[in-house]
Amino acid sequence: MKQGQVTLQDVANRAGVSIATASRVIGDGKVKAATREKVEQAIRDLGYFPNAAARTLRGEKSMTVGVVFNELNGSLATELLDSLASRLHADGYSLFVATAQGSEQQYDELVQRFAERRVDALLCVNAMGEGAALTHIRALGIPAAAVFGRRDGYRELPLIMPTIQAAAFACGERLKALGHETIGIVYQATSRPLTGFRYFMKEMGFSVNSYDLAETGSDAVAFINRYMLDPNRPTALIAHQKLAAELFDAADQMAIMIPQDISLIGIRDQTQNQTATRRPLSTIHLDPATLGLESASRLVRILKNGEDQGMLSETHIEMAKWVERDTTGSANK
Amino acid sequence: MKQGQVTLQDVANRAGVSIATASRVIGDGKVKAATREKVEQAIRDLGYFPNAAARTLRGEKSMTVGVVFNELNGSLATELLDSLASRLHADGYSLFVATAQGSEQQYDELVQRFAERRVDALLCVNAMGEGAALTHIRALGIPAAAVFGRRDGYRELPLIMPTIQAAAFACGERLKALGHETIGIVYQATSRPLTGFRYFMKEMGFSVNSYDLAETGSDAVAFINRYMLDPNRPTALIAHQKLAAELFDAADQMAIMIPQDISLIGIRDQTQNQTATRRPLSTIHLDPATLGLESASRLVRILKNGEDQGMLSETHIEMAKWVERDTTGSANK
DNA sequence: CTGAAAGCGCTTACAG
DNA sequence: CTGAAAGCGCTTACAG
Repeated sequence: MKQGQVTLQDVANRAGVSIATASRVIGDGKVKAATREKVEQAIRDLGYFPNAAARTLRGEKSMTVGVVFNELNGSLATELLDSLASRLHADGYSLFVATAQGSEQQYDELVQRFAERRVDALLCVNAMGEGAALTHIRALGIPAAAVFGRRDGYRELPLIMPTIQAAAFACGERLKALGHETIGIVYQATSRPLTGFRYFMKEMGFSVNSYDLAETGSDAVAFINRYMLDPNRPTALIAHQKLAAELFDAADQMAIMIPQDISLIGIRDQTQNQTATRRPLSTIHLDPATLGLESASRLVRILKNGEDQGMLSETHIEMAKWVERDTTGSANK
Repeated sequence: MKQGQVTLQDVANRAGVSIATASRVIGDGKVKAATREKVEQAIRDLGYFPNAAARTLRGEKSMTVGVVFNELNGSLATELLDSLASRLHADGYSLFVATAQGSEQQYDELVQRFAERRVDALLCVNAMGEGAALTHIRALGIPAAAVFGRRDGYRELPLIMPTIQAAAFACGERLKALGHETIGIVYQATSRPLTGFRYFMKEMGFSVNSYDLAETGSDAVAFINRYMLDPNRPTALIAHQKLAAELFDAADQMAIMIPQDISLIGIRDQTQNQTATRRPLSTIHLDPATLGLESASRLVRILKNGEDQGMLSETHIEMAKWVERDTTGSANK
């Protein structure tokens, strides 16, 4: 049936050596130069290439890392994936990628599948579900971590979390220099309420107002209207990218000038080439590539050098940059 | 060393049956109900789960599909990947994903790697490089295809190509109804020159002008300037998303009204949640999800039902929709 | 319906 | 430096 398969046995036969010797040539290789030559010739003649399944079965590493996503589209997941893939490729690993598409049941299933495939390591992005298969992962001693977030049965996984501390600090310093004292955080219940950012800003001595648009059922225009009536309104507003763009447009329509009247800062949380505003937004620029590279590096260190899995413990990785552009200016009090 | 591993042998022992019987329980399963019960109990007790490598080695399918990308970021690749992954997952396949990041050498290497892993099928997105490993793919009888494009050594692969014929036709019909007779295609040498679109438009009886901005070294503003001076200028302009947005802005700055003065159409070729214009662009909306679903379905049919690999021959798959929004209107002659 | 046995392709002690 | 042999975990004819 599998006629196409050239095996190491075939190579050994043609080279007139034992299969053990042939194996050594393609492996670590304590072989006499002349022998090596013969074997390599045979490999070329026959077009031999190894069978990964056989190696894995022998108890070698599968040279495989599994990544389970919750959602792949629109989010920053792609950038994570890209950096993860290239970093791991550089060390000889291949990447299993799966997306649960928001379904907990699928998420669990995919983790199970990766356990069956004996991945050498497992990364669970925004993990959620029962996590029953984690028992298998643990039994196999497979290093595993959650990335971005984890819920339910996956809570026991160490979490690799992005932090924006440094960027928030840089942003705060700049706002201070511009005379801002009060900051408004605008969000919709669906998006994350930027608790990290709020915390850092408070630490820096700003007074911080929070506005949940979903709660009051208002859109950007309604919000800006109401906001402008408040004599004690913050002089700077911060929101996720998309909402920030809407706020910009709303202000524009009402002839409110940015940054003269309001300073506006976006948080880049979606893959997008350019912001949807006419003037480029000052931005806290989330860059998951850092996260991917760093996570991958840790995995590789554990996998290759047998370093302690403690490397994968609860971590925060800085992954944002403060990018000042055209929408921040002196506080208008 | 591999203490964590519970094998089928362990299960068989505990259930008091032979390993063959245990195998039948987790497989096709001609087993007496009582026996099955015992084995299943043992599986639960021991927390057994199968080892994919062993199955693959036995000559089973690896239940694995490889996808090699040239670039993952910013392009529509993610959407392709997402639909591919979910469709294949539904049929029990796992997905190997790799990105060559524009390097031909890496591309070749990745294909080789997937051959070693005995993927059941291979998809090469924008394939390029020597393609030496294709010999192995062929020797193994692995169905393979290029997607979007292929170059160099990969030219022999069947190509699954997106087409925008239906969308272009719908767009053309609408433009005709609005009284347009001449259309301008604007592009920069770096982007693809929209030859397909041009062809369809000519077929429909439009006269078509092409403008290569890179060639004349002009930006959007310069182009609009020059274009407005032409008495025989096209009444409608079409360009890739990003350039279309620039044209919109340029017109806006010069107080040229869209769509009153010019009709403008974008081609959505980048993942983006919203177009970067103040009024939503009428758009030829490229949707790679269709392509992913369709490609995956074909693969599955070949893989599961043993259908002829001819299914994977040179194909065009419609993957665009005409979405009329605010930037197309009556021809201003 | 069940079991004993062969074998998938490889690597690695163990001898020589 | 090289070879014979065991064994990784599984499935599938082949007998019973």
